Amino acid sequence: MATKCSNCPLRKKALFTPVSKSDIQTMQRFKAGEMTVEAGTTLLMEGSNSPQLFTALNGMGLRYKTLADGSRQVINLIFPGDFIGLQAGVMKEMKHSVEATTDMTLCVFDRTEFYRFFKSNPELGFDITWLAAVAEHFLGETLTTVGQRKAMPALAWALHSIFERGKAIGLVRGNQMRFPYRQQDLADALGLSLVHTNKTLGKLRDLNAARWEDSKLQVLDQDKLAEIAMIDEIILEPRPLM
Amino acid sequence: MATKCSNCPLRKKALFTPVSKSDIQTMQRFKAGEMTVEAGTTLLMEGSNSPQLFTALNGMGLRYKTLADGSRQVINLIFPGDFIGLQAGVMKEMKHSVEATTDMTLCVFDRTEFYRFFKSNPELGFDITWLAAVAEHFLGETLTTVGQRKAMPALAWALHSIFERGKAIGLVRGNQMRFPYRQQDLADALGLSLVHTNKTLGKLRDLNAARWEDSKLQVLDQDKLAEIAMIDEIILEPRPLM
DNA sequence: CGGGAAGTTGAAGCCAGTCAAGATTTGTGG
DNA sequence: CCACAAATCTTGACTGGCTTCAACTTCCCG
Repeated sequence: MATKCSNCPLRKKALFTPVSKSDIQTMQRFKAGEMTVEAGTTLLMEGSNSPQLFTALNGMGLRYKTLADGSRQVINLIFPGDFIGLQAGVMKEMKHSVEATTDMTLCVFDRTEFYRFFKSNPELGFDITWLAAVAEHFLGETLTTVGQRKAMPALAWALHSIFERGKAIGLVRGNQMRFPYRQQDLADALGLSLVHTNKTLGKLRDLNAARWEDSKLQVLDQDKLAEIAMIDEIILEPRPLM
Repeated sequence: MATKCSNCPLRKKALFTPVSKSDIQTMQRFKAGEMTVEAGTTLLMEGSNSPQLFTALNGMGLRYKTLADGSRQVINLIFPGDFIGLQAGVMKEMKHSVEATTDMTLCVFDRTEFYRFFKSNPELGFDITWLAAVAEHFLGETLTTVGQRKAMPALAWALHSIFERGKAIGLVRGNQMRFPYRQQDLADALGLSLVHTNKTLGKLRDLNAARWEDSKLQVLDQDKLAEIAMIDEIILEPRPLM
């Protein structure tokens, strides 16, 4: 049976801003239902016009775009709490695809309700803008990594950010978290080849900075990662959860 | 003397969605003033906490981030009609810098009014979300280019997009538009070295696809550009103008 | 007319891509 | 529960696109 927004387990996490009870009720009304999908399912497809918006409750996925020659750019990884499909809510069609990497459960919202929801709940509308701004910010970070960092710093940056994100939503236990992607996924996210990604991950392992094996990411020395990645400081500011 | 929103010359351009008269009046009230800056001015600085939001009325600029080792990633170019500073409006501080490449004039909005404006004008709030989603979309495109396309297609993609954008806001006359950036700017936007950018631009020139000289971009064969860039189709959907 | 910024061009070297093959894991049907 | 196939991960060797270095040109502004 579907989770009530008021019982949403995500809301307790450090990453998210507190919300009033009445706002939660409003969201609850906007929520059309819950959906469970198997690993490998394509949630949204480039060029399609989905009638639905989602929030990831559980599981992980990824957003990507494909070029004519078959190459794939992973735009970002999707973690619990991520809002999916804003583009479809506002534009004519999706410009990228979204795929479930693991089994996932998602909150489902009705796209046709979106505008009305927005108009009748300006505060929550503001939160959605906030989310969009945060997404834009992260894309800028990623772009900077792909454009300027070499393989080693790029991977260090990626693992560092992922781990930080994992901490913020309570996925980290001790010094490790579940991280069920393929090396190819990370390679496609950073614009690197699979082979080079593999070898560079090996170097990070040899440096005792981080090891990623068997779908588990273990960060042994996060400061070292930050140093390799040329990260000055990361502040994951709290943000709204829809 | 400051332009009235009702006379805003940008609004007539194909790129922007029509807005009701009452909405224009609302925007006019939100508008705190107009600002003119010289080429080279830094409008917003990474880490700062600007009290203002802008819309570019005239002139061009760029958004960028710098890394510890001095390398710079140009996040995107700023053209007339672009809304600047949403991050500051919603987050604690700017995560990138914004610089005027040419002399610019900008509409200025008061950041402290932002939330109130949003709440009392949900329709316009929706438009801002729309803008954020569009920005996110373009960043995804850029990321895909930087991550997956090689130098030749990447530059073809960039020139194609820029020209398309120029057409949409009426900057193109005949087959050319003013394009007053340095090669270094484009290099930093695409994650390429200046030297390689220069040589690749030369190739595009030899192919009679596009030439960029003396701050003027001339597109001789846009289809050829699209082909080199592996672009299937570009649709610049109309979007709101704040 | 001198100096700095931007653009151009050639040459050398390296980071990362590509190719290829084997090891390991995972999944599946008999 | 084994056997085979498919996917993923590893590793080595070769190649090449791009970076870096360096010098020279052109343009502009004081």
